[in-house]
Amino acid sequence: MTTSDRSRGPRGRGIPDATVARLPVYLRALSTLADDGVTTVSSEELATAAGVNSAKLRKDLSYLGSYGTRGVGYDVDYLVYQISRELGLTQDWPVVIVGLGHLGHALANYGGFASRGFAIRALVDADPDLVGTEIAGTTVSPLADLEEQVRQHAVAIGVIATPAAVAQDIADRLVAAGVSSILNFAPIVLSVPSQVEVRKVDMSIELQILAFHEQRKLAPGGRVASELARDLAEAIGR
Amino acid sequence: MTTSDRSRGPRGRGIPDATVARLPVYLRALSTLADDGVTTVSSEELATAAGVNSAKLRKDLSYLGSYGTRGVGYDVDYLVYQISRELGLTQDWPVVIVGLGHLGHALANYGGFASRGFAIRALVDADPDLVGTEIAGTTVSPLADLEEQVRQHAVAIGVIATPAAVAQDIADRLVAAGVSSILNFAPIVLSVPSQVEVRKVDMSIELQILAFHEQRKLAPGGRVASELARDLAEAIGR
DNA sequence: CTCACTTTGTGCGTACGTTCACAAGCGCCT
DNA sequence: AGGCGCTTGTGAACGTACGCACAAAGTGAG
Ligand SMILES: NC(=O)c1ccc[n+]([C@@H]2O[C@H](COP(=O)([O-])OP(=O)(O)OC[C@H]3O[C@@H](n4cnc5c(N)ncnc54)[C@H](O)[C@@H]3O)[C@@H](O)[C@H]2O)c1
Ligand SMILES: NC(=O)c1ccc[n+]([C@@H]2O[C@H](COP(=O)([O-])OP(=O)(O)OC[C@H]3O[C@@H](n4cnc5c(N)ncnc54)[C@H](O)[C@@H]3O)[C@@H](O)[C@H]2O)c1
Repeated sequence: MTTSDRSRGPRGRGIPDATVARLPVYLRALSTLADDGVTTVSSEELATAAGVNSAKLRKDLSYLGSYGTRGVGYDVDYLVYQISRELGLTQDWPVVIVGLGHLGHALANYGGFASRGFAIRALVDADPDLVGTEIAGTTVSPLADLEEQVRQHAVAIGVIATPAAVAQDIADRLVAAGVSSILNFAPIVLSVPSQVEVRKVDMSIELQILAFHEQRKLAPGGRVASELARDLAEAIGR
Repeated sequence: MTTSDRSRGPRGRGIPDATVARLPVYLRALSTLADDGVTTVSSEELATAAGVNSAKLRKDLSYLGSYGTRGVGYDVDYLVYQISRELGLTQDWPVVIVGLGHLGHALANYGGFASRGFAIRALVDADPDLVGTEIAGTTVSPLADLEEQVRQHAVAIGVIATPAAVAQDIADRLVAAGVSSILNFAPIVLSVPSQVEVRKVDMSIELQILAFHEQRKLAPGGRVASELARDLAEAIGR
């Protein structure tokens, strides 16, 4: 009650993390609609396109402001603009990719980033055979130039696609050079200063989560084999 | 006592999703420790390695059973086994990758899957130039053979790395052929029957989330420009 | 055996996220 | 102009998740 929160100001403090994570999904759905020539959309329609519940969608959007029209819906272009602004996509963010192996190559060649507010400005790799080659129009710089590249292009977001063994070292150097957000593809927990934001993409983890659910399905009775085994182990152990 | 569990059995109904998502992280940290020759680990140490709070770690592990020793900690090998079993990683899961462009190639060549309970058994692509070529020891099959490949290798998990435009179609075919878990890299919301589990990996979304936080940092006062603009818009609009 | 020390497993308060359900607001039709 | 139908925005109930703090349970020393 000290600050403000009593009446209705969900806007008082920041937007919930869960909402922020969904805004890009809404943005994509809206872009698709806009491409199809749709000018107005209801929360119900947009929610379906985004794969969420319509109440959740409306609450999420309400954190940004009151941008809909009751009885009508949301103006597609206007909403695209508002969400883009909230996410900081009205400007282009310079990005550096470190590590241009299989994954780094795929990322560098991917057109979906440039079209969504990101500009890959620098590529860095330790492999002498890669340094100097050009990938999707950008020349690969040597590892020694990492700091210089970051500063020169005012890079705020770094992508790590190196082997796990060197990922922490790369993260340290990126942070020291001024990068304050990192997208990490290496299967390792990075430790960085608290003001640096790290997000990880870990495909093995995703597969393992799928395996868990897959295994569950194998036991129609509700009690899966592993549970029985566990109970047995407990019965013996105690 | 056969079916009972009213007293204290957090095991009664399933493991929370948030916990399942962290188990692979613990597993990786434990594997690293095991490789280093560590035989016993405390919740505090393991939590640090996994980047979580130790109480959370203990609660997560408690859902699996009571596998620690008070005053000592957890036996590394035993815990690796228990978590693996819970995740269904004591068996190998056959996987099919559909779409072998930049990303599909990276995935097919990645050794980190095989070492974690997954076996890439089939590769499928529509491009005639790719069909018949070998990637990491597996021959690429034509799109027409998708169903046959899925059935032949008893594939339960499918990976979609095709362009977004065809992803839904591929998903439908995978499901029809018997796949019940899908890992989707295409930037689109897939619609599948409820018993099919879908997880998505979307790098653009991750970058956009980073951009959001990055933008916030630009306003040291706590109130960012977008908030001021929003308030202004509201003041005028109302 | 007892005591001091360590570490697990978990009850409980709190915070966060989701969903329902409906009043408020808007446009259109008469 | 007034009423009707539609859709938003949100209060409130519910459910899930987090993390503190501590009793329970183990180890090892004397
Ligand atoms: N390929 C995948 O599908 C996949 C899937 C999941 C996770 N990953 C992870 O992503 C990372 C990259 O995977 P990959 O398949 O591209 O590996 P890769 O071996 O093909 O590429 C690694 C690249 O990093 C470069 N590199 C090595 N040390 C470096 C350093 N100190 N500084 C800069 N660059 C350095 C290498 O020269 C190489 O080009 C790994 O951590 C891997 O575990 C990859
Ligand atoms: N490359 C990246 O870093 C990256 C990043 C984020 C998202 N993605 C997404 O991942 C997907 C693949 O990306 P990419 O860069 O590998 O694209 P890509 O164009 O290099 O590869 C697409 C592959 O799919 C194949 N294909 C096309 N239609 C098919 C069909 N009907 N059935 C089977 N195969 C078919 C093509 O022959 C090609 O080999 C895309 O949806 C992309 O948006 C890629």
